Amino acid sequence: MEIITTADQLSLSQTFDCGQCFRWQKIEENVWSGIIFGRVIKMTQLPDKIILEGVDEEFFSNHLQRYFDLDRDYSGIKNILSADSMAKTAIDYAPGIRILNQDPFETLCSFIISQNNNIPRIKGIIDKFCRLLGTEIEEDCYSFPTPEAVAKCSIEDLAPIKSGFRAKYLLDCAQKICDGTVDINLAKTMDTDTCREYLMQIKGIGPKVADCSMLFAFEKIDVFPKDVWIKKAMASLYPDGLPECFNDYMGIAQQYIFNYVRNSDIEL
DNA sequence: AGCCAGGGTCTGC
DNA sequence: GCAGACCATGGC
Repeated sequence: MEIITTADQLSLSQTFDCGQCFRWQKIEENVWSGIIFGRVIKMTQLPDKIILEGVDEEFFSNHLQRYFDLDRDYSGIKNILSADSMAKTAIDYAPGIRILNQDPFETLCSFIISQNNNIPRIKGIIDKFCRLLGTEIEEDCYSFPTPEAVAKCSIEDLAPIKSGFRAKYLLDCAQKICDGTVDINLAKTMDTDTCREYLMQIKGIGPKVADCSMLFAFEKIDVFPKDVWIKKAMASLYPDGLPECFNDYMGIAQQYIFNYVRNSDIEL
Protein backbone atom coordinates (compact mmCIF):
# COMPACT_ATOMS: atom_id res chain seq x y z
CA MET A 1 0.00 0.00 0.00
CA GLU A 2 1.08 3.62 -0.17
CA ILE A 3 0.80 7.05 1.42
CA ILE A 4 0.31 9.94 -0.94
CA THR A 5 2.65 12.58 0.41
CA THR A 6 5.70 14.64 -0.41
CA ALA A 7 8.91 14.74 1.60
CA ASP A 8 8.18 18.20 2.97
CA GLN A 9 5.17 16.73 4.79
CA LEU A 10 6.70 13.41 5.81
CA SER A 11 10.37 12.74 5.22
CA LEU A 12 11.46 9.28 6.33
CA SER A 13 15.11 10.24 6.68
CA GLN A 14 14.38 13.44 8.58
CA THR A 15 11.81 11.78 10.84
CA PHE A 16 13.84 8.65 11.60
CA ASP A 17 17.14 10.47 11.98
CA CYS A 18 16.23 13.35 14.28
CA GLY A 19 16.87 11.57 17.56
CA GLN A 20 13.34 10.58 18.52
CA CYS A 21 13.61 6.90 17.56
CA PHE A 22 16.56 4.53 17.40
CA ARG A 23 15.52 1.38 15.59
CA TRP A 24 14.64 2.30 12.02
CA GLN A 25 17.36 1.18 9.65
CA LYS A 26 18.31 2.73 6.36
CA ILE A 27 18.64 -0.14 3.89
CA GLU A 28 19.50 1.94 0.88
CA GLU A 29 18.85 5.48 -0.32
CA ASN A 30 15.22 6.40 0.52
CA VAL A 31 14.46 2.90 1.80
CA TRP A 32 13.92 2.20 5.50
CA SER A 33 13.09 -0.90 7.51
CA GLY A 34 11.58 -0.92 10.98
CA ILE A 35 9.83 -3.15 13.47
CA ILE A 36 6.68 -1.75 15.03
CA PHE A 37 3.67 -3.41 16.61
CA GLY A 38 5.45 -6.73 16.18
CA ARG A 39 5.73 -6.45 12.44
CA VAL A 40 8.61 -5.85 10.04
CA ILE A 41 7.85 -2.96 7.72
CA LYS A 42 9.71 -1.59 4.73
CA MET A 43 9.12 1.93 3.48
CA THR A 44 10.33 3.59 0.30
CA GLN A 45 10.16 7.34 -0.18
CA LEU A 46 9.33 8.49 -3.72
CA PRO A 47 8.83 12.11 -4.82
CA ASP A 48 5.04 12.08 -4.40
CA LYS A 49 4.34 9.04 -2.26
CA ILE A 50 5.67 6.50 0.20
CA ILE A 51 5.41 2.79 -0.58
CA LEU A 52 4.79 0.48 2.37
CA GLU A 53 5.56 -3.23 2.32
CA GLY A 54 4.29 -5.61 4.98
CA VAL A 55 1.26 -3.43 5.63
CA ASP A 56 -2.42 -3.81 4.76
CA GLU A 57 -5.12 -1.15 5.03
CA GLU A 58 -6.33 -2.41 8.39
CA PHE A 59 -2.87 -2.38 9.98
CA PHE A 60 -2.28 1.05 8.54
CA SER A 61 -5.44 2.62 9.93
CA ASN A 62 -5.15 0.81 13.26
CA HIS A 63 -1.49 1.61 13.90
CA LEU A 64 0.54 3.56 11.35
CA GLN A 65 -1.88 6.45 10.95
CA ARG A 66 -1.31 7.37 14.57
CA TYR A 67 2.35 6.29 14.63
CA PHE A 68 3.20 8.83 11.94
CA ASP A 69 0.88 11.45 13.43
CA LEU A 70 -0.89 11.70 10.09
CA ASP A 71 -4.06 13.29 11.49
CA ARG A 72 -2.22 16.39 12.65
CA ASP A 73 -1.98 19.44 10.42
CA TYR A 74 1.76 19.98 10.25
CA SER A 75 1.53 22.60 7.50
CA GLY A 76 -0.60 24.76 9.74
CA ILE A 77 1.63 24.21 12.75
CA LYS A 78 4.80 24.97 10.80
CA ASN A 79 3.18 28.19 9.60
CA ILE A 80 2.41 29.27 13.14
CA LEU A 81 5.89 28.38 14.43
CA SER A 82 7.51 30.21 11.51
CA ALA A 83 6.45 33.51 13.04
CA ASP A 84 9.75 33.09 14.88
CA SER A 85 12.58 33.47 12.37
CA MET A 86 14.88 31.01 14.15
CA ALA A 87 12.15 28.38 14.16
CA LYS A 88 11.51 29.07 10.50
CA THR A 89 15.16 28.41 9.72
CA ALA A 90 15.02 25.14 11.66
CA ILE A 91 11.80 24.09 9.91
CA ASP A 92 13.15 24.92 6.46
CA TYR A 93 16.24 22.86 7.30
CA ALA A 94 14.12 19.71 7.85
CA PRO A 95 10.45 20.37 7.04
CA GLY A 96 9.61 16.68 6.79
CA ILE A 97 10.06 15.88 10.48
CA ARG A 98 6.96 14.51 12.19
CA ILE A 99 6.64 13.58 15.85
CA LEU A 100 6.14 9.81 16.07
CA ASN A 101 3.68 8.22 18.50
CA GLN A 102 5.78 5.27 19.59
CA ASP A 103 5.33 2.37 21.97
CA PRO A 104 5.48 3.66 25.56
CA PHE A 105 7.64 0.91 27.08
CA GLU A 106 10.08 1.01 24.19
CA THR A 107 10.30 4.78 24.45
CA LEU A 108 10.79 4.82 28.22
CA CYS A 109 13.61 2.26 27.90
CA SER A 110 15.17 4.05 24.95
CA PHE A 111 15.39 7.38 26.76
CA ILE A 112 16.56 5.74 29.98
CA ILE A 113 19.40 4.41 27.86
CA SER A 114 19.90 7.83 26.32
CA GLN A 115 20.98 9.50 29.55
CA ASN A 116 24.51 10.86 29.45
CA ASN A 117 25.00 8.99 26.19
CA ASN A 118 25.35 9.67 22.47
CA ILE A 119 22.99 8.62 19.71
CA PRO A 120 25.21 6.06 17.92
CA ARG A 121 25.84 4.20 21.16
CA ILE A 122 22.18 4.46 22.22
CA LYS A 123 21.28 2.66 18.99
CA GLY A 124 23.87 -0.04 19.65
CA ILE A 125 22.66 -0.73 23.19
CA ILE A 126 19.02 -0.90 22.10
CA ASP A 127 19.94 -3.28 19.29
CA LYS A 128 21.73 -5.59 21.74
CA PHE A 129 18.79 -5.30 24.14
CA CYS A 130 16.37 -6.50 21.43
CA ARG A 131 18.64 -9.35 20.36
CA LEU A 132 19.01 -10.47 23.95
CA LEU A 133 15.40 -10.31 25.12
CA GLY A 134 13.18 -9.69 22.10
CA THR A 135 11.72 -12.39 19.88
CA GLU A 136 12.96 -13.00 16.37
CA ILE A 137 10.10 -12.07 14.03
CA GLU A 138 12.02 -12.64 10.84
CA GLU A 139 15.59 -13.52 9.96
CA ASP A 140 17.73 -11.10 12.01
CA CYS A 141 14.71 -8.93 12.96
CA TYR A 142 13.85 -8.78 16.66
CA SER A 143 10.89 -7.24 18.44
CA PHE A 144 11.45 -4.88 21.34
CA PRO A 145 11.49 -6.83 24.63
CA THR A 146 8.26 -6.95 26.62
CA PRO A 147 8.18 -5.59 30.20
CA GLU A 148 7.66 -9.17 31.39
CA ALA A 149 10.80 -10.42 29.65
CA VAL A 150 12.88 -7.62 31.15
CA ALA A 151 11.38 -7.86 34.64
CA LYS A 152 12.56 -11.47 34.91
CA CYS A 153 16.18 -10.41 34.47
CA SER A 154 18.88 -9.61 36.96
CA ILE A 155 21.48 -6.89 36.49
CA GLU A 156 23.99 -9.55 35.47
CA ASP A 157 21.59 -10.84 32.81
CA LEU A 158 21.72 -7.42 31.17
CA ALA A 159 25.52 -7.24 31.17
CA PRO A 160 25.83 -8.22 27.47
CA ILE A 161 24.04 -5.08 26.30
CA LYS A 162 26.72 -2.88 27.91
CA SER A 163 24.28 -0.30 29.19
CA GLY A 164 26.46 0.42 32.20
CA PHE A 165 24.79 2.07 35.19
CA ARG A 166 21.49 2.23 33.28
CA ALA A 167 20.78 -1.51 33.59
CA LYS A 168 19.22 -1.15 37.05
CA TYR A 169 16.95 1.57 35.68
CA LEU A 170 15.70 -0.68 32.87
CA LEU A 171 14.84 -3.36 35.42
CA ASP A 172 13.02 -0.90 37.66
CA CYS A 173 11.02 0.38 34.69
CA ALA A 174 9.96 -3.12 33.64
CA GLN A 175 9.14 -4.18 37.19
CA LYS A 176 7.01 -1.13 37.96
CA ILE A 177 5.04 -1.67 34.77
CA CYS A 178 4.55 -5.38 35.46
CA ASP A 179 3.45 -4.91 39.06
CA GLY A 180 1.08 -2.09 38.17
CA THR A 181 2.94 0.69 39.98
CA VAL A 182 3.07 2.45 36.63
CA ASP A 183 0.04 2.02 34.41
CA ILE A 184 0.73 3.13 30.84
CA ASN A 185 -2.90 3.65 29.91
CA LEU A 186 -3.56 5.61 33.07
CA ALA A 187 -0.53 7.79 32.37
CA LYS A 188 -1.94 8.69 28.98
CA THR A 189 -5.07 10.10 30.59
CA MET A 190 -3.12 12.38 32.94
CA ASP A 191 -2.34 16.02 32.35
CA THR A 192 1.28 16.69 31.49
CA ASP A 193 2.60 17.75 34.90
CA THR A 194 0.89 14.87 36.68
CA CYS A 195 2.14 12.44 34.06
CA ARG A 196 5.72 13.70 34.46
CA GLU A 197 5.70 13.16 38.23
CA TYR A 198 4.05 9.79 37.72
CA LEU A 199 6.69 8.55 35.27
CA MET A 200 9.47 9.89 37.50
CA GLN A 201 8.55 7.21 40.05
CA ILE A 202 10.74 4.98 37.91
CA LYS A 203 14.41 5.12 38.88
CA GLY A 204 16.49 6.65 36.13
CA ILE A 205 13.63 8.76 34.82
CA GLY A 206 14.05 12.45 35.55
CA PRO A 207 12.45 15.47 33.88
CA LYS A 208 14.27 15.12 30.56
CA VAL A 209 13.60 11.40 30.04
CA ALA A 210 10.00 11.87 31.18
CA ASP A 211 9.46 14.75 28.75
CA CYS A 212 10.94 12.86 25.79
CA SER A 213 8.80 9.84 26.64
CA MET A 214 5.67 11.96 26.93
CA LEU A 215 6.36 13.70 23.63
CA PHE A 216 7.23 10.58 21.65
CA ALA A 217 4.87 8.03 23.22
CA PHE A 218 2.21 9.61 25.45
CA GLU A 219 0.79 12.20 23.04
CA LYS A 220 1.87 15.19 25.10
CA ILE A 221 3.05 17.88 22.71
CA ASP A 222 3.14 20.63 25.35
CA VAL A 223 6.52 19.56 26.72
CA PHE A 224 9.92 21.02 25.83
CA PRO A 225 12.61 18.44 26.65
CA LYS A 226 15.87 20.14 27.61
CA ASP A 227 18.98 18.18 26.73
CA VAL A 228 22.47 19.67 26.52
CA TRP A 229 21.95 20.81 22.91
CA ILE A 230 18.66 22.55 23.61
CA LYS A 231 20.10 24.20 26.70
CA LYS A 232 22.92 25.63 24.61
CA ALA A 233 20.43 26.72 21.94
CA MET A 234 18.17 28.43 24.46
CA ALA A 235 21.04 30.30 26.07
CA SER A 236 22.38 31.43 22.70
CA LEU A 237 19.27 31.90 20.55
CA TYR A 238 16.54 32.63 23.10
CA PRO A 239 18.21 34.42 26.04
CA ASP A 240 14.93 36.20 26.82
CA GLY A 241 12.78 33.08 26.72
CA LEU A 242 10.90 31.14 24.09
CA PRO A 243 8.64 32.99 21.64
CA GLU A 244 4.90 33.04 22.22
CA CYS A 245 4.13 31.31 18.94
CA PHE A 246 5.56 28.08 20.42
CA ASN A 247 2.92 27.93 23.15
CA ASP A 248 0.49 25.45 21.64
CA TYR A 249 3.16 23.25 20.02
CA MET A 250 6.14 23.35 22.36
CA GLY A 251 7.22 19.77 21.72
CA ILE A 252 7.08 20.07 17.96
CA ALA A 253 9.00 23.34 17.99
CA GLN A 254 11.60 21.73 20.24
CA GLN A 255 12.15 18.87 17.85
CA TYR A 256 12.76 21.10 14.82
CA ILE A 257 15.20 23.21 16.83
CA PHE A 258 16.96 20.22 18.38
CA ASN A 259 17.48 18.71 14.95
CA TYR A 260 18.77 21.98 13.53
CA VAL A 261 21.27 22.82 16.24
CA ARG A 262 22.51 19.24 16.38
CA ASN A 263 22.82 18.48 12.68
CA SER A 264 23.43 21.78 10.93
CA ASP A 265 26.76 23.58 11.08
CA ILE A 266 25.40 26.43 13.17
CA GLU A 267 27.82 27.62 15.87
CA LEU A 268 26.17 28.27 19.23
C1' DA B 1 44.38 11.04 25.60
C1' DG B 2 40.73 13.44 26.99
C1' DC B 3 36.27 15.35 26.28
C1' DC B 4 31.62 14.59 25.44
C1' DA B 5 27.08 12.45 25.02
C1' DG B 6 18.76 13.59 23.95
C1' DG B 7 20.83 12.92 32.59
C1' DG B 8 19.77 11.08 37.10
C1' DT B 9 20.86 9.84 41.87
C1' DC B 10 22.76 10.66 46.06
C1' DT B 11 24.88 13.39 49.45
C1' DG B 12 25.85 17.51 51.91
C1' DC B 13 24.93 22.19 52.67
C1' DG C 1 16.01 23.92 46.98
C1' DC C 2 20.68 23.72 44.88
C1' DA C 3 25.69 22.45 43.88
C1' DG C 4 28.91 18.83 43.11
C1' DA C 5 30.66 14.07 42.89
C1' DC C 6 29.74 10.05 40.69
C1' DC C 7 28.03 6.85 37.46
C1' DA C 8 29.80 2.93 32.55
C1' DT C 9 30.84 3.13 27.98
C1' DG C 10 32.56 4.18 23.56
C1' DG C 11 32.37 7.82 19.66
C1' DC C 12 35.14 11.34 18.13
